Amino acid sequence: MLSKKTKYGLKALAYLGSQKDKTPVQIADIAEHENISQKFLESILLTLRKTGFLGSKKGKGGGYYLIKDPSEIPMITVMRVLEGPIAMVACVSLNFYEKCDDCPDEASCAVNKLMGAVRDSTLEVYKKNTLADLIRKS
Amino acid sequence: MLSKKTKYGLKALAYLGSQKDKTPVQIADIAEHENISQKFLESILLTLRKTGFLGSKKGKGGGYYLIKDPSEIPMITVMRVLEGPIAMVACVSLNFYEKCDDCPDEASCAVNKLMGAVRDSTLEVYKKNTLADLIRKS
DNA sequence: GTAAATCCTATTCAATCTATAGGATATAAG
DNA sequence: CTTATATCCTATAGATTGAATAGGATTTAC
Repeated sequence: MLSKKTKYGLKALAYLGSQKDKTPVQIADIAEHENISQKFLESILLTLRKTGFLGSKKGKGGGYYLIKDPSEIPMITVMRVLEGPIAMVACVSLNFYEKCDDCPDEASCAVNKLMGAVRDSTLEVYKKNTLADLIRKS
Repeated sequence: MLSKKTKYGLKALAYLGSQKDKTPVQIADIAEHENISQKFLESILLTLRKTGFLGSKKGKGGGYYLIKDPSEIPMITVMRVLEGPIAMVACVSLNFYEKCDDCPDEASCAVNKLMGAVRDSTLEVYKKNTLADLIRKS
């Protein structure tokens, strides 16, 4: 299941990317437009800023804005920050690898093989889609 | 994340599919061989039997066995029974569809579009792989 | 009839996700 | 300089779900 954190984060990014200009948009504005709890969204935008996707401005007229052009934001980078591992099991994760403590040999593990294939196909989708593609399509 | 239920279920199916003949294999045997809690595995095998993947025999010399040939068990059918929806959000699920209560219009939703693409690519992997493929590859 | 195995439901335990609280900090504007 | 506005930040409460266990009922082989 996709976490609400990721879901809301994606919606916020898409909303920011669809703005005419790059003037800051307030949390309250995004929250209202996308039907998200403002406080929850606040923490999500915070991580998106800390990870280099968003810039922010404090005080009156402040808010958040995209740092890069949407076409230069591959979804794979966003997903890894918001959702974490792409793989469904840690033993096939590229960035969050962990050995299964119950599995003696990955090479002969049916789960490992199947989930490796799923990871690859999912990875491909996230790599070829940018934020611009999501905005364009919607 | 893949649930342990699914993980264990897949391992059990692969183990059963790799048996020489179709004589029943006991829960305790599978649990020991795959390092799974026996009681937990018990409930998993139960659902696999109720959903038509396994047959069982009670009493001495009893146990579980595959009903079909592994090559006739597409992973998509197994995954839907064990893990549930393939899609990461209900609003793009083919078999477990549910409308998002926060989203006014699916057609213009960035999350919907992206997750639809992920669902399609994942679906393809599950459809083209059978249990026999997993056993063969491992 | 006894031992061996599956069958079945309920319940507890733990982890994680979701959301909120409450104040600290910075900035624009008069 | 003061005030209103908005982000910044950490901690924590609340809700949901997943994992595992408990304990007995039922069926079958010998």
